[in-house]
Amino acid sequence: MNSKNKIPQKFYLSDDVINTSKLLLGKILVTNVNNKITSGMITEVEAYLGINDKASHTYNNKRTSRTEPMFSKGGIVYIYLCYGIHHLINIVVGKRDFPSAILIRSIKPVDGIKTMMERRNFKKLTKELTNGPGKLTKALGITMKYNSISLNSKKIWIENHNIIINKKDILSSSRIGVDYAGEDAKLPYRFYIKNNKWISK
DNA sequence: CCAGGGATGGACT
DNA sequence: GTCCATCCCTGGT
Repeated sequence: MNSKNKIPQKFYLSDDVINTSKLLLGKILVTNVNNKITSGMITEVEAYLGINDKASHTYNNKRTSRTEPMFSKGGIVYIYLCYGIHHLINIVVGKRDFPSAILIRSIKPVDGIKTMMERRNFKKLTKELTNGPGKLTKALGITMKYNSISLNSKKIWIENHNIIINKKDILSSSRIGVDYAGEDAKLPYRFYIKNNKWISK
């Protein structure tokens, strides 16, 4: 929990979204909600690429008030509501008007586990606490109020704890729940840590 | 104003 | 493993 480990803003400016996605594995996503610190190691992500990716909200350069955060310069978060219930968090990356983002799909709890369990009404710590995009946001206390917030803020940020994920321990697959995207649904843009138990389904 | 949709979760066998 | 309820927000009118 040392803010000196906070990832520098330039990390989020690369246009190589696939590479940035892989680099996020093993990093620590932290929130401070009403002075309660909770965090988890990122174990699973999905890349959503710009305007040519049919699975992306910004496909065909769709620019609305909802998708606007994705068009901003990298280094902020894009939160949206899914199925009317679940808040999903994306890390916006790339230059301004390069609308790409990385969905955080799973984390391994690190700090504030008790708080996370309270938010989820869990009595026993199991992987179900944070092994899904809607689950981890609830555990971390993330709501729509976090939309568009900078990762350089006091409310949410990402730390580097020098956990090295070897290239051979990064697996990929097609993305989850994007069947509507036709051919693009098959793209191998989901990345996760091999043999880690904190992975969705 | 309102119809439609959805980057899922959880309950159940 | 399978099934299906979910319900607020979005965006076009």
